[in-house]
Amino acid sequence: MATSFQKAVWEALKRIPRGKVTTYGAIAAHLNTKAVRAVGSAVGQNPYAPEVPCHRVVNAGGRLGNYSGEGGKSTKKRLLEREGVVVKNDRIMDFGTHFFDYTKER
DNA sequence: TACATGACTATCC
DNA sequence: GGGATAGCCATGT
Repeated sequence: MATSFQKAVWEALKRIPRGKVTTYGAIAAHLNTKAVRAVGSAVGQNPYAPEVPCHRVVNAGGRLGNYSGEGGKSTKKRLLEREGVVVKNDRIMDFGTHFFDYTKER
């Protein structure tokens, strides 16, 4: 079932524009919490696969981290590159450029 | 209510 | 640089 926390996480994900990525830590900070692990769980359980761009979420340092989808990280990597994000060796190139900062957004 | 688990992060060796 | 350990909060059993 969708808890209030999970909804908040998914809402945060939907704010990520195409071609941008964010981190679990950034989302946690945006939700005023440090539960980055809970955030990861929420993202992984999102029932709105195409609606919620879960593939735009990476872990600290711009590494892809995990991905519960077809092909796993491979698919995630391909989706990101298709949006203009360069991924190399499971890592985001020019992470700072593609990073979506919630504190700077609006 | 209590315990175990997890799409994580930071620190230590 | 890579592996192990601890801390963290929400969720599920």
